[in-house]
Amino acid sequence: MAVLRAIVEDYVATSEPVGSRSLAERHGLGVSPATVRNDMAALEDAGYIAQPHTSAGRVPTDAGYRLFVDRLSAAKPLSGAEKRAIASLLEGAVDLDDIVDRTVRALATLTHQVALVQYPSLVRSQVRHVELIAMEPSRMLVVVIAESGRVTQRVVATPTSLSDDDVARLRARLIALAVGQRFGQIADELIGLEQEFAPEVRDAIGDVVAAVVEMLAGQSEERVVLAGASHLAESAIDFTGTIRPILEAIEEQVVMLKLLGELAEDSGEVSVRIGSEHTHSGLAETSLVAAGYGAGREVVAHLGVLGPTRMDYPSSIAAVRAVARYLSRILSG
Amino acid sequence: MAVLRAIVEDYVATSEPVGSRSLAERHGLGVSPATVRNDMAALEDAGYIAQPHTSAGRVPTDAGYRLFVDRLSAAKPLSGAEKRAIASLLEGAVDLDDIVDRTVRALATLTHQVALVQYPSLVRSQVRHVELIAMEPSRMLVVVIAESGRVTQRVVATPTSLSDDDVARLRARLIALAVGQRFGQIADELIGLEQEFAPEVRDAIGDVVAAVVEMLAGQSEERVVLAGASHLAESAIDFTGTIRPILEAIEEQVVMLKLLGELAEDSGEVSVRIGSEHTHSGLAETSLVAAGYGAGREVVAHLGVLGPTRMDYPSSIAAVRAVARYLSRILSG
DNA sequence: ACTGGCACTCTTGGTGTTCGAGTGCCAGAT
DNA sequence: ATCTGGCACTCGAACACCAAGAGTGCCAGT
Repeated sequence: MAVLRAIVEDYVATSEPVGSRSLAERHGLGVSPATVRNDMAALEDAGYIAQPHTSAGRVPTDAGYRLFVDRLSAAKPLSGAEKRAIASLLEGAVDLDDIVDRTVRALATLTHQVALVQYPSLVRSQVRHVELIAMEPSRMLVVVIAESGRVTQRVVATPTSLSDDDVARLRARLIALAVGQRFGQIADELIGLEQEFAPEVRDAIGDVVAAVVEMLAGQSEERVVLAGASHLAESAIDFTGTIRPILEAIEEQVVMLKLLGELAEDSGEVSVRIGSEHTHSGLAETSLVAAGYGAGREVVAHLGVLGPTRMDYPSSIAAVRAVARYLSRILSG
Repeated sequence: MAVLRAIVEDYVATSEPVGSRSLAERHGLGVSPATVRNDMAALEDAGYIAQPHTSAGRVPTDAGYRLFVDRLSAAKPLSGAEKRAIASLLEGAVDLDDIVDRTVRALATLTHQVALVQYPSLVRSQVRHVELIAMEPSRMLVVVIAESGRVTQRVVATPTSLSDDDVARLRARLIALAVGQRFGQIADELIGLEQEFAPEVRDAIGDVVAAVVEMLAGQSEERVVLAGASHLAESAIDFTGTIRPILEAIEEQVVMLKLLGELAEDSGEVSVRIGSEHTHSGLAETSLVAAGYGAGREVVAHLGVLGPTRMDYPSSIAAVRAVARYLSRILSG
């Protein structure tokens, strides 16, 4: 439907209901307003567009955006300037935190929307190293380093003290059993490990092992960082009420994690969730454009942008795809 | 000035310019509106209040709020329910991240404003432990644990490999020199440490030591977490334009760190920065109520709330003070 | 030093009224 | 069959206008 596409494009550009006359003029479709009106009536019957009130122009509905996005054959490619912008914004990152931070900022400035980047999930990652540090005889610092470079640590208080010897032995066993394994599988590997130790330290050993498993279980440590929340203020006109529920939603880690978690797992490809398709009611007037990224071929986490349903989908999709690929390449190399 | 106080209280409650009649009635000061008008004229000449337009009520100026806050003798004590709320919100935190997270949320829900909590600053903190982990012969994970429980880590790639022996010796020396010291003083202690080692590994040792110093210099790792940004949407009426500049400001770590850093060092006491007193122009219509907190007697970092200049200062001050004390107690114990 | 009164000033809110963009529909042209 | 031009109709946005009310400053009187 050329008309639907024209309506969406016009509405995105002007943010005002688009009428038949201006539409026929602005887009060079060589037909008269009356013809456009007929098409519009059909589109309205089908539920793809709606008018805010009688005798006003038409506005795309969520269904209309959905059709528009699905029919979108070729995503607008990024301009050279944009590619260079991505490259220069991500250049020179020193560690994982820095990479994620730069990525989310790049995405926000590129799209002028709220950008989200999920930290590489631990579940699918591999362990590079495990370290135990006895800070005091009964206080142990446990450090786990993922293949992706992410480091997590926790202090464990043990019921009984552990000798240096015990600690060294436990460290060696943990390294032997865990390094190279997937985070998700390690719980099984470590079962019964405390049985290898003397009965009087088993409780303490068990606690430490449990801490490792818990850290690896990892869900509790999943994180989303975001940037560009201020762009919401700019888009405030697109929302009926206040932007409050949206600010509330993006501030809640769990909500954002759920949002990204619900996405399809198709690596590399961009998926879009529009307005009422969201499960969270506060986001009913927003759309999410997101993609998976990962080191190597596998999707490790997601990133995306959140904006008003009246957003520039082709550009957003292109930007998200480009950034996701760029990030994947950085993590692989 | 009883009249100024009454004006501020009324304006905070209603968010509308307050006139002489309603003021004389609502607050039981037994004088007539005409008398109040005289006082108001004096206050206006002195610059403490202003009228948005002729024949409208008066609104406090920044100077007016300032005087109000300074003359505020007794901060309103928290209700028992609020104290219990703080306690229950902070109960059961497992590590430093969790404590900070809970604190900032508690402050936000308590005050209905944007809450800020700075991570305990490393500069003033003491070192509890330093650990080196050779992940590969020429890749070293450096971990520093502060007295406050905060852990920072970094991976250092060294130009030459280090033997296990070198690593062990370096670890021992670092622990000997650094543990118990102030972060700010450690750079001096570690000068020339690499000279104790064989010439062929001096470069590598120097790199590791430099990394430790850099981590301790710490500015780069200072962090502020915030919560309750959505409350800004609620206060939107209090801002002349959009809330955009404010959202932008609070999203920038450096701006927030500067903001908290500029505060007076008086431990335990609450300081207030009002509207135009801010150096950052985006915050010209906001006020910050902040206090230091720390383990023991010393101020380690700051926390506070940011809201419209038209905020309930007595309540905010009380809440900030209470939370700062509570947090200090947790960190000390 | 406080009070009551009075004239004056503005904002606010309600009511028409007009203007224009936009619609639906129908008869005619292609 | 499909598109087009024309026409009557609708309804929100913009504007002017008016009345009400809240608030002020000032002055004379207690």
